[in-house]
Amino acid sequence: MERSEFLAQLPLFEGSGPEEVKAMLGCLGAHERHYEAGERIHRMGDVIHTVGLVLEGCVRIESVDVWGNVSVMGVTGVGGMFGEAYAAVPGEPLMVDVVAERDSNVLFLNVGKVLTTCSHACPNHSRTSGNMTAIIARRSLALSRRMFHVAPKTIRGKVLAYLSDCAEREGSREFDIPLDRQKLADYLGVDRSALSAELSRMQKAGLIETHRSHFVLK
Amino acid sequence: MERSEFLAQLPLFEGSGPEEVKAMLGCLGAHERHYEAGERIHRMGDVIHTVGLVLEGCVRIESVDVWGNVSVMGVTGVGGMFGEAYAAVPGEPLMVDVVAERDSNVLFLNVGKVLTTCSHACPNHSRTSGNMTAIIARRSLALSRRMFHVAPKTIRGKVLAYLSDCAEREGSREFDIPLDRQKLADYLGVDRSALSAELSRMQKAGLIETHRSHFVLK
DNA sequence: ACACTGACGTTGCGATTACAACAAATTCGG
DNA sequence: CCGAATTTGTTGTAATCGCAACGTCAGTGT
Repeated sequence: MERSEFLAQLPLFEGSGPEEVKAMLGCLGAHERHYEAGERIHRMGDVIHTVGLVLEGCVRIESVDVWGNVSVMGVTGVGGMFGEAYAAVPGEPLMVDVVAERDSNVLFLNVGKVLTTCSHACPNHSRTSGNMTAIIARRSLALSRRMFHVAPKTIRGKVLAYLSDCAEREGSREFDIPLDRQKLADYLGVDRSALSAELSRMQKAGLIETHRSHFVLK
Repeated sequence: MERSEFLAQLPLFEGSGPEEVKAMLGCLGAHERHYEAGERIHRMGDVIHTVGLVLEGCVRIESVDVWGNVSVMGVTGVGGMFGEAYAAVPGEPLMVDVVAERDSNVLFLNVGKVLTTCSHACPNHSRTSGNMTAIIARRSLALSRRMFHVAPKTIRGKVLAYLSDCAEREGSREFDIPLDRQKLADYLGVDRSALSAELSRMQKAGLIETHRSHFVLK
């Protein structure tokens, strides 16, 4: 597929066609780079001014604490973005490392140039700038939502916070969730087997029905 | 103080002088409104297109779950903003209620107009747009940071995650934190007395020294 | 000096959880 | 259809936490 066609279908360029994207790229300070698997893309403490778009491969965002313990905070695949929040806050140093999980190609865009509509009548530059802000805002909302799901002190509380939010979002008491048991346990910050056990108890208590990823609230 | 002088010193208008702010307000769709204490400003499910700036008083962001339990998710005082993330994501319904905690005056700005540089050569409009995005990004980073602090499963783990981040940020193993015990417990999502007890044990174990809000890491 | 108030530390107990080890169910490739 | 690998459910135990109750200490106003 043509490069600009691929880009045009990403959320960042929503509302723009391939031709318009191609015309914008120069304005946005775009440059591409290849990384070998395991290579470090950004280092903790770095100050960055670019957002990364994964064209091929896969990058991992990880955090290393003072004692050297590594914890994976996220993985971004083809079409995904990373670094957007840091790049949008001038002078904010990275709290994480970004590493290529596999051989990868990354397209970097200068966030300052994305957010500042250029003097040339750049087609749809303004819309792209709004998309960038919307993406950052969406991540902020996703984090608030998770804080809310994680806030209760018992596993049952967390599960109910999460499931009732799903139900509300779905508009129905019956729905599927996009997470398997292990992913749900990680999302809620609890032990997997303890989660399974609690779901089982909740089912016996008549609060929910569940099989695998399918849920019904009572 | 002059209205535009007050606004000019807020983060949103950083880099602009009072005169420039005054010139921009029309462009941003600004309108002011008064709320009585207890009056609801935004309702859960609403779709908003404006950000609120608290001119006087104080507003409370609260969440009501399916069973009617209310939990306060934040309070915003004079000079603070609310609703910016929701307003920046077109069509995203509010997951929270916003209520005036005291008699309050709120200035609403149309976020679409803030983010879209207008055709008039509006002085510093572009910078204000960047400030808005930076504010949203900063909140996103603050939430990531908190997720990271809350992730460990023991109180000791949470405390160490928080304190070592403080130390790194401060550039020293000795520092003061801006939270009292109750606030810190709420931030980390644990019981206050359990937090006090754990801090006491950590001190006995020689991991830290602490008195009130002052800490030294070993 | 006195009582009052709010923040903080301490302790004990019951409830909840993490963890490990294992069993059952499901998926997938041959 | 079978067996391996993955996912999910079950159970027991030790560790941790929430919670309530109480004690201590510093600041404040009278």
